[in-house]
Amino acid sequence: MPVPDIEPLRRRLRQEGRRLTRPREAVARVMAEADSVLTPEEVRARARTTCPGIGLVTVYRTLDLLTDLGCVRRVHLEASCHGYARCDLDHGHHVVCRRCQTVVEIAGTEDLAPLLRRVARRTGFRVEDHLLELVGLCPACQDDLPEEA
Amino acid sequence: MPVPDIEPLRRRLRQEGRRLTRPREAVARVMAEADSVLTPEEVRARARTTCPGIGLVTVYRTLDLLTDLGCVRRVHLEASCHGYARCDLDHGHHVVCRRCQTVVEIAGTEDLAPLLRRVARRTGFRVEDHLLELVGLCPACQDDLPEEA
DNA sequence: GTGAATGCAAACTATTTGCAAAGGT
DNA sequence: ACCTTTGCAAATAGTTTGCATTCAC
Repeated sequence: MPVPDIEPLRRRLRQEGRRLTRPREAVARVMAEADSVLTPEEVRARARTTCPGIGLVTVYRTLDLLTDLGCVRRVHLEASCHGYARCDLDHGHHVVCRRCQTVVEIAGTEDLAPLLRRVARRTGFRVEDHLLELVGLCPACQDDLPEEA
Repeated sequence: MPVPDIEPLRRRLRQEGRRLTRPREAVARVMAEADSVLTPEEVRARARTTCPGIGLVTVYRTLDLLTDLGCVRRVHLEASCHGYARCDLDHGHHVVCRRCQTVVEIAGTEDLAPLLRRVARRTGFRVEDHLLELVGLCPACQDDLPEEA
């Protein structure tokens, strides 16, 4: 659990005349320390240890803000699309544990480039963006379930 | 726009003691003929030409049913996760036009296999499933917007 | 005729908006 | 002091559930 350095965030906000407030710092820390996918409600629960009165609306707004700044990304899964995860890489994707929600980011753009080109050629589409999420079992959860499908 | 053959659907339902009703047939036709991603509300609007009184709840239930049967899939995009598209292939993915929602299905599992293996090796995850959606501009929309980003 | 499926209304969950009050700079 | 941001309440959007009625078989 790395101790997040919030100074870069403060600077980026200041550049745009925006502010680093207590609630924002709380959410930023929660996300920076999160090693799993969190829903807005879960983010709020964790943020309350640092900023007791934080409201859910502020969590939503701050997650949007952090998403714009590129340090957080919404995780889309078949089961639910309500999770957010930290993202450190530029074009990274996520592998999510279906059991404990642990998330690991993986670099990925180069791997997909040939596929994207092939699709563009075959369909005539100009492929501009993609969404890739991987789901499975993290090492710890594999050990916990020696049997099971 | 292919004329869908609903007999296979009727047979599959009958095998399980289930029924091919007017609303189900209407939704199945709409989806089979759809060349774009449709929200449940849009599906209902189209289905009403065949089945005027169809309710939104039935559309939801039927989309779930068709998803189970593997002929429809939910499409997840950054912008919205509320769309459904026909799917003909077994492990196909979708390319969606960000402007007109036109959707084309692409075969894809083999392309991803090496990437999935690499992720499994690097992260220790047992990778069980994945979600891949491509977004871009379809040929028609490229022509309509000779300029624009 | 029987039981599966429908459609409405209502419940529920997730998210957004309006606005007065609070707080960073 | 100024102006952004907050938090509440209420509005909105998407989806699910309960239940009497309808309809495919």
